[in-house]
Amino acid sequence: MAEITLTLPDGSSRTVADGTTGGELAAAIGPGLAKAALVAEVDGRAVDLAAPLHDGDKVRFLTDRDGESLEHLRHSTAHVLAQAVLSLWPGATFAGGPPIEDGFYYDFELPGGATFSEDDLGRIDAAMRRIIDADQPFERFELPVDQARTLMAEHPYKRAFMDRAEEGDESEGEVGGGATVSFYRNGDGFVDMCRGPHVPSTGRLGHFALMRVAGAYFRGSEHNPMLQRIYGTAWATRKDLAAHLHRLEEAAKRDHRRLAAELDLVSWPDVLGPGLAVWHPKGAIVRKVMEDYSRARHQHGGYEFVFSPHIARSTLWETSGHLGFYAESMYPPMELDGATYYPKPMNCPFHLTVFRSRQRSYRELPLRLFELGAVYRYELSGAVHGLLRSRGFTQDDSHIFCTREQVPQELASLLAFVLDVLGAFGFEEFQAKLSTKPHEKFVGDDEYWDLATEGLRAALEAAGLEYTVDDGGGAFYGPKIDVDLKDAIGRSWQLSTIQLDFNMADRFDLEYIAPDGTRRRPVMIHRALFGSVERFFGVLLEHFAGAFPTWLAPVQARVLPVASAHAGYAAEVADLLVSRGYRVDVVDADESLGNRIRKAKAEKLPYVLVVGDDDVAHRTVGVNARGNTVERDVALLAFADRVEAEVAPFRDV
RNA sequence: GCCCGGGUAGCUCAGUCGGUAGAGCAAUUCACUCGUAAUGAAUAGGUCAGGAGUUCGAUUCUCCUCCCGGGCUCCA
Repeated sequence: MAEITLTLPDGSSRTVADGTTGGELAAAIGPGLAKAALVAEVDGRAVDLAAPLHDGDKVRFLTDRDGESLEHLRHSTAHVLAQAVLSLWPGATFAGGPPIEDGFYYDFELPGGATFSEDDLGRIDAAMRRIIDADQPFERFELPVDQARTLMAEHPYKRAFMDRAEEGDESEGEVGGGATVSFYRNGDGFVDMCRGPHVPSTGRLGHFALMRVAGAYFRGSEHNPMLQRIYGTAWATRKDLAAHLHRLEEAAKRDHRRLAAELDLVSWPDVLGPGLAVWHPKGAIVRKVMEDYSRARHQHGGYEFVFSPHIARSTLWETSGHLGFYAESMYPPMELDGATYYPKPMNCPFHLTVFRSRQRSYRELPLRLFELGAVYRYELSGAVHGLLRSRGFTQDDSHIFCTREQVPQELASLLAFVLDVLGAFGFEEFQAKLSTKPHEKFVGDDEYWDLATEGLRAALEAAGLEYTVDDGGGAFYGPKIDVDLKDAIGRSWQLSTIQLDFNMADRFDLEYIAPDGTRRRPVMIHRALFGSVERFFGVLLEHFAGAFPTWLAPVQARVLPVASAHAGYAAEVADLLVSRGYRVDVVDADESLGNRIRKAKAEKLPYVLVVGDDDVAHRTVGVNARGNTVERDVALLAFADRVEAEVAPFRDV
């Protein structure tokens, strides 16, 4: 057998037998070059460690801290999970088991429609660790499709993956297209159909934890059978695993539902029903400040305010199309005086009726209507999630009516406006997505779609915003830009959206009189900035972990007299600050100073003002700011100016 | 809606192998009047989510319903 020379990343070269696998090489190199090497890369492409290497291959070993290598480690751990489950549940079959962010999952179907319970995770975990301790090598082999089908005779979901691959769709990742199908075998004959690659052997694994059991529809469609999914997390080292688990604990502390209770902001009384919240005074004042700021910005930005009722006759929803398409998400109707009324799931139709209330001229366009409109949607019970997904919520809803020619300019200024306001709330990192014309089922001509899509794209680029393109992901009535933000545990939530609508103006027969006297159809743009005030508040709460910036904080400063003798001066300090428009309270010396400070810190107040003898004598305050910097003898008026500087930009827009 | 898990004091939780319950914090009262993250004592607070069943007896076992959490689906 010919010998080949491989160039290693440190510049050295190594001579090995032709056909040596990456895994053998990794083992041979040992602890020196790549102590924890888990996967090799040849010519910039990840290769299977079981695949043979050939002369001239430039091999780079990725360390186990590399994301890509972690992916293989997680995928291999998923295999071990499947191996364990199939050995513990004879007759079980399996579907897909990919690596995901932070870990992996695998989908199973148990005999007789049995389900996993969380108690099963312990013995699955134990079985997995036995496989890992045995350090079984992963061996790759390939079979022609017909033999592959025979091998997977007992596993219909695997065969379904093959069907999809044979049709040329490789999106499911389990198996590549082509004449052969690849498999991995390890240990006691466990075989999984898999594209690979894997770590060399199971002994490389072990820093994992099974997290939870969930139902999951095959291929994500509710028309398919529901499989039993097990989620796990897997890392290269014990330390990384511990750090991840610690991050999860920390994230749980930022959960907006937990903070809402701890900070006395919002609650969800059972008597109201799922997905319905009440706002307590401290939550409500934050919301009011948010809404006031939003209104001020909108007024400044050329919007006109409108109001609309919470219910409307069915005729409106028939005209808008909601009853036809979305009736199951609407709250059920009320029959009254021979008419049928529905609670509104959207504000759009009302704004259309405002436009249509009289004849409109091109001189009025763009006409920007704005409303903080409460809507009700009957979300699936399993989807309700605190303030982030509720059944009653308030959209900061805007509908802009303009001419075709005005679309590009209007979109650019809209997006700039959206990003500027998001920035004011401290959001700088978000994910933007441009969704284009659906491949099937859409309304409007191509010229319209191109104009609108390019308008959106130009707006994104003018804003210097990175974005992804969801090809065909637009609504049937027009393309859109969505802006998503992540919550404390990394789940994305859609906040802002800008949508072109080629449909609604037709349905409501909107017209304006053009300069030449003809009647023209205006273009309609839907735009929500917060998305929903409730959701935005929830994401904001998690973003700041409850420590709102001064302009938003429910209590901006608390005055603590050192002893009751200082209560008079404390009240004076508070009165002065309140008279200047700040939210300030006083807590008397019924408890020790230390305890009152501790409580104020737990409430995450921006400022705690301690006043004692010295302060009474010199009209000063002791300032304990968030972060625990303590300054003594600050002149009262100087402190007031400091607050003013923080708050003014959000009041005087 | 579907799969898994949960619901004990305002909050965080313990407990009862079936004999109607406890802690810490919070609340209330009293005392303490204190210079930067827990002063002390006392008091009050629970249909053990709701309903049905089994039982002499159910918070505990069984079933149903409601609600909450994590996923899946959905999100106009």
